[in-house]
Amino acid sequence: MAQPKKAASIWDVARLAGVSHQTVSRVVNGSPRVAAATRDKVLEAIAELGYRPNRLARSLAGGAAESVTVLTADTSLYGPEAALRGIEKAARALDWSVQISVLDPADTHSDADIIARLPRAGEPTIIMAHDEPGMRAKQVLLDQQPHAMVAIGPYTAEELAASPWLVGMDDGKAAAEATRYLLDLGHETVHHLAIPTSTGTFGGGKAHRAEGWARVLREAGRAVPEPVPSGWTIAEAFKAVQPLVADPEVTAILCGNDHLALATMRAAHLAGRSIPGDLSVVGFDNTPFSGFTTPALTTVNQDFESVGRGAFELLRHRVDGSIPRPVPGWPEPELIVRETSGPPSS
Amino acid sequence: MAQPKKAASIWDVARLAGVSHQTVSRVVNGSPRVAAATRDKVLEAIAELGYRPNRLARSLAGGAAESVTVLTADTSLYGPEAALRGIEKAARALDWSVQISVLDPADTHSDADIIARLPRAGEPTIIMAHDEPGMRAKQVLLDQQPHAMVAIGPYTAEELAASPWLVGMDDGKAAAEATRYLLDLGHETVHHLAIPTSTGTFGGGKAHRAEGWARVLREAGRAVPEPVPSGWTIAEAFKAVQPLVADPEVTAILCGNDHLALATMRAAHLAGRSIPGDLSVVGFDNTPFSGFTTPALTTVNQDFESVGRGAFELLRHRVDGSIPRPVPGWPEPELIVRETSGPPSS
DNA sequence: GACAGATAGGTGAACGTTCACACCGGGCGG
DNA sequence: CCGCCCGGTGTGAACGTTCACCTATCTGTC
Repeated sequence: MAQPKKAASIWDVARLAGVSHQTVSRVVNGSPRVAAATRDKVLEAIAELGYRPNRLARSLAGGAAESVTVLTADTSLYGPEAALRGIEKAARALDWSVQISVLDPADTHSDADIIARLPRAGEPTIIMAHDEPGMRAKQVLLDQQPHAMVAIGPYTAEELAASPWLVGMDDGKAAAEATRYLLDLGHETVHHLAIPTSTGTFGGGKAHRAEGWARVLREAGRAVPEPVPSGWTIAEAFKAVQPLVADPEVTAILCGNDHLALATMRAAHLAGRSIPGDLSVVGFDNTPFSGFTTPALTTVNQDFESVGRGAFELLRHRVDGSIPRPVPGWPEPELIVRETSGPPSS
Repeated sequence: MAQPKKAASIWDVARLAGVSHQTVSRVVNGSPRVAAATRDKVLEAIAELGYRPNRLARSLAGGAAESVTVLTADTSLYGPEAALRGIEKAARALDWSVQISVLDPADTHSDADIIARLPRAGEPTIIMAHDEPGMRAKQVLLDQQPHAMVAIGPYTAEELAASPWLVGMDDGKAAAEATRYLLDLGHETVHHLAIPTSTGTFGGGKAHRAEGWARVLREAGRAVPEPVPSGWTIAEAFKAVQPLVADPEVTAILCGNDHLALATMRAAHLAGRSIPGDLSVVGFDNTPFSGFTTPALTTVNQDFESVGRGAFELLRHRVDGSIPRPVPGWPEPELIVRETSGPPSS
């Protein structure tokens, strides 16, 4: 087995270049206070030894952090996955490193447990606060190191403005728009197949999908049917939605995300109900596959990647006060009408 | 803004417990050579101060690594994502931390660039080597620190046995099985919509999907049509597959993954060809949605999560010689016949 | 021609751990 | 009763950086 020859340190470079370790450090960090000739000598030594700064030592010594830890409960969901991608890209561009830590939804993490995930106290952290474990982690971090954390979740513009450590989109508003669209199409009411909520009970935050849906129905004076709770998986959704698709009175279903919508389409098909003839189905998120189902899914587009990027920028601002607070600038959620929605048949 | 009160260190605990810092270290690391009474005192001090070991310092000091870095090019693909989940779970169980670094497929990373991703020299690393950037990273790491890296990719049993740093499944074999199944159904030949290959040219490794497909056709003495290259996205696949679905001679298409298969189904539908009546479509990976499309997709199940777990175990073995080499024990790829495949019509 | 001020560079400590080794006391074999 | 070994503990250095502070040397000014 090849012997792992020890990596060159700042001292090795210093010796070879005939300068002090501190000068090497200055060169590496691009300090202006070093003579051109010296800089060249050092750079040459760096190249020769193949020196690479050690991130661990750098952050131990109290240098700039240049690392983020992302706490999330489920990387297989499209939203968190896309947000993570956004964070990664933004971080990469600045040469920050990204660490992820997956919270087990089954496990009940103690506060200490959550803190132990972080590589060090004060580690800049982004939390995907869309479900219970995420909310829990958010609370813990908020207590421990509010200055070095940012949470992503569904929040109204007011909530976002009030809490300087929040980033997200108003899912409730988007759901409202989708519901209104279905009512305008002539549906008597709209049913809802709901994703699990962050609080464990339906009707948590104002910006939740179920909340926006219910609000529009109430405002329009329509019946507000009991939302049908589903788990995150397609299989769970398929099971949960059975009674809904079997009921001929149900003519429109707003689904908590595109996976649930796919399950609904499948269940409807098996129940012999045609889409959009007998039943309109609307999804959420505009997951990549949604434009290619048959029929193609009407859904709400969400730019999670931009939200992730925004979260990263906000975190930088919070960790390092000298960076101006970024203005959230991602596109609003937008309804994309495709083939699964239409006027009721009768 | 709340003042980040400095975290307790091993020295603070030592002072409070009235012992040396080394004794605290021993207690924290569960060394047997410490008296019960002392241990209790230390534990108490730890609890009182809310002390948490600093991972960075630990690894800097040359302690056990307890961290893995995963290099991947695309977290949105099902395979890498599932493997990452497997790695995360396995790592979490042992209290290791996981760091991910996304290689930009567009960017041509220099060797130094790739090395710079690692938090320190010798960092244990797992590489998703299913595409070009991954292969490149694999080569670099193999040169730099073969003892602390493992690569995941499609390899035959022989290749896996020959290279002790490889983990993966024989995609070629699985593709062969799927192709044979379609031939047995009575199709004259089988076409192939191919994922990008790791080498940039089709027909790279023996274990590649396209390779297994072609082998079976040759062995059966059938025509081997030119494989149709597609990108990773559904949209690209949709475009690439147009000529194939438009051709009435084409009765069976093996797709490089389930997303490509979905695009194929959509294109076929729009071209007025019924599935499986006019055209059989088989996917790859058994992505969660595949059982819920209409018609439900016939595909090849792959247990990527187990492969990820296996990669982690192998990495531990390689980094720490005292850990026995794990025996790869994940299920073989398995064809799951659903509704998109059947005998040719005429 | 002495002096402030900038410019280039060096020195030592600190960050929070682990590692290698030295030390101390007591039980046990000779 | 001496010496040896071993369990239990302390000491100091090392890991690879950055930070705070100090010291030369050069420039230009009055």
